[in-house]
Order: sequence, then C-alpha cells, then structure tokens
Amino acid sequence: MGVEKYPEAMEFILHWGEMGTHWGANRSVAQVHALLYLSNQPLDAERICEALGLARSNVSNALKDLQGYGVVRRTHVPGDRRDHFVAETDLWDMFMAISAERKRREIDPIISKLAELEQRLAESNDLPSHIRERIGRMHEFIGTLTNWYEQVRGLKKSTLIALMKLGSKVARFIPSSNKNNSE
Amino acid sequence: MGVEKYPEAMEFILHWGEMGTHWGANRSVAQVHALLYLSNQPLDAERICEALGLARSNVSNALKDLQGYGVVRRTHVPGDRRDHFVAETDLWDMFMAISAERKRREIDPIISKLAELEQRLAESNDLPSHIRERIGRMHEFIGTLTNWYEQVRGLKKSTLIALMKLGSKVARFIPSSNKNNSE
DNA sequence: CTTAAATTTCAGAAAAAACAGAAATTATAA
DNA sequence: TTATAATTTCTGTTTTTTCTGAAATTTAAG
Repeated sequence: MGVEKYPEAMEFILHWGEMGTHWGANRSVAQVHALLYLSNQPLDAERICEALGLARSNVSNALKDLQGYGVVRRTHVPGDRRDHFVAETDLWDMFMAISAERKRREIDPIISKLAELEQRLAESNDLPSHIRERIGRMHEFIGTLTNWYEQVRGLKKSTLIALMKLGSKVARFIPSSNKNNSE
Repeated sequence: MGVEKYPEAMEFILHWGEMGTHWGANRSVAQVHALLYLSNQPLDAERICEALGLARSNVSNALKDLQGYGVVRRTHVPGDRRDHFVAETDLWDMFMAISAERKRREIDPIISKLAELEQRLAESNDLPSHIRERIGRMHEFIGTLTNWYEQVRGLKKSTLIALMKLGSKVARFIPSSNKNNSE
C-alpha cells in the first residue's frame, strides 16, 4: 500500500536524500521529505522509521526541521492517537517556503552584519578606501537582490508562472536592450 | 599594507567564512574568498596562510575550489616566481559564476535522475498513478525553473539589472494580472 | 488521577568533513 | 642538468555533524 514498496519510489527518495546533503539539509531530513512528498496518505513517525530504516528520534528531529521550513505539517487521523504528517505537494509553494526560510536564516544575518560593519567603517578614517568600497558594494548588491526577491515573491502564483514562461522575452520591456544577448 | 591589518576587514572575512559553511563551501574556502575579494592586490598562497592562520595545503585546496567556481583566478606578478591570486570583484559576475556552477553540480544530476526514473515509471504498469504523477511534476517543475534560469542568464548584465530594479512592476506586462497581490 | 502510549530531549557513538603537516611532485632558475 | 623554490597530493588527526538508544516528558484515554 505504501510508497516504500516501490523500488523506483525508493530510488527517488534515496537520491533526493543524497542531493539534500549538498543543499543544507542532512540525508535523513531530505529522505523523510521525499517519502512524504510521494505519499498519498498522512504517515506517522513510526511508519517513516520503518520505511527508511532510521531511528525514531532522528525522524522526530527531521520532522521538526521540515515543519520549520514550512514544507511538512502535522495532521490528525481520526481514531488514531498518533501524529501524522503530510508534505506540501504544490511545488511552487514548497519552493517559496524553502527559499523564504533560507533567506531568513542565511541572508538576513549577512545583511545585518554588513550594515553594522559599514556603519563602523564610516567612522574609522584610517582605512583604505577600497575596503570600505567593496564592503559597501557587497551590502548594496545583496540588498538589491533581496529587495527584488521580496517584491517578486509577493506576486500571484499565476503571474510568476506566466513570467517564468516568458523567459528571456521579458527583456523586451526594458527600453534600451532590444538586442538581448549575453555580455 | 594588506587587508589583514584592519579589524573590520577581518571581521567581514570571519563572518563570511561562517556563513559559507551554510552555503556549501567550507570555512577556509569562504575565508580565502573574502580575503581576496577585499584585497587590492594579488596575493600569493603563503600570504593567505599567514593572514588567515591556515595550513598551506588547506589554502591550496581552497584556491583550487574557488577557481573551479570561477570566482578566483591565478595571475602573474612580474619578478615573482610564486603564483598569485585575485578574486572577481564584479559581484554580478561572481553571482552568475557561482550559480552556474552550482546548477551544474547540484541541479543537473537531479534532472538526469528524474528523467531516467520517469522513463522507467512509464514502463512499469503496476505503480500507483500518484507516484508517477508526483515524480513527473517534480521533473517538470525543476525543468521549468532551470529553463527560465538559462534564458535569463543569457541576457545582458545591464538588462538584468534593469529588470531587477523593476521589481514587481514587471507584472504589469503580464496580461491577466493587473492587480498584483500575493496568492 | 492513573496509566499507557506517543513524542521529544539528551548523551554518547558513529560517520563525515575539514584541516594540518609531511612527502612527493612540478616548475623555475642557475 | 642540477638545485631549489613552489605547489600539490596524501595520510592521519581533529573537529563537526549526524544519528542512535535510552531516559524524560508530554499527551490523551480510561
């Protein structure tokens, strides 16, 4: 009945787990995520342990992680005392949730630090100008990028999809760049 | 004379190194990168060792890594036998180089695996349709995303910057979404 | 309230990654 | 060609992360 019976499904889960290690999640977290993503029905923790051969505590932490990223949620199965879990299956929502959370954890602290440093640099005057300048440029660059992200993220899903489908054709709307080639 | 003399510069380097660990690079790699980014002049490996307190071999590997990502290059200083290194200082180019290489290493293999699985799934007929469907949707989603990336990446830098500055205003060009709010 | 099931926390073991120092290789100059 | 400087590769150590099993806590049913 469950996903774990199908070799191709397990292959997907294993590969997903492997890739997860390159993406800031550990193997267990990514595997649990993949399993829930493929699963039709809510799964309880014990079931996940068996399917993946992981310790109960490990699965517990993985589920907490995934809930922290907003890609898995607890759900209640009537007549069953145990917690059950389901994954977000809309890939666009999943992508947005993960990117928002990663921004919060990994980009925002950088911005704060850069802002703080820039402040201090403005005061100390025995500092080579190129250092001040490069830290400033980094700050500005990341600011521009995240500002763009925050704006675009506010658009309707359908608009975003339409924009993506446009691809490089969006460049048509930029005045001075009708011949759009790299560099 | 060098960057390592300035406490604020070192603070940037240390913080950058720390953040690097969350982004797929190890601390040494990120620190070497930050040091070179702030440096005005090409630095030789020995100098980097001293500035950061790292072993020679560690620095050697970090430099190899950074060159692999295309954000650092070797350069020759006349009258000096040693290799010297400089970082890309255009942040846009740096960003593009890193994202292209990460896509190659971390996204492309997923796409291959998904394509292969989808092929096999099409053949086996005793498989719940929702599994086939979800793997298919994942494949399509990542495909759409990377297709968009490849197209946009081909645009002129100035066009890209102009597009970014437009922010959510790009949505104006999408027919059916004049009221552009989230969800 | 008591009991039992379910879950989380914690401490230590296992695995993986990062790093240092030495040895080996490569490249340059005399 | 030989000697030496520079760099890389390799091996073992240290550090960090992941994961397990047991203990503690929480939750809910009776």
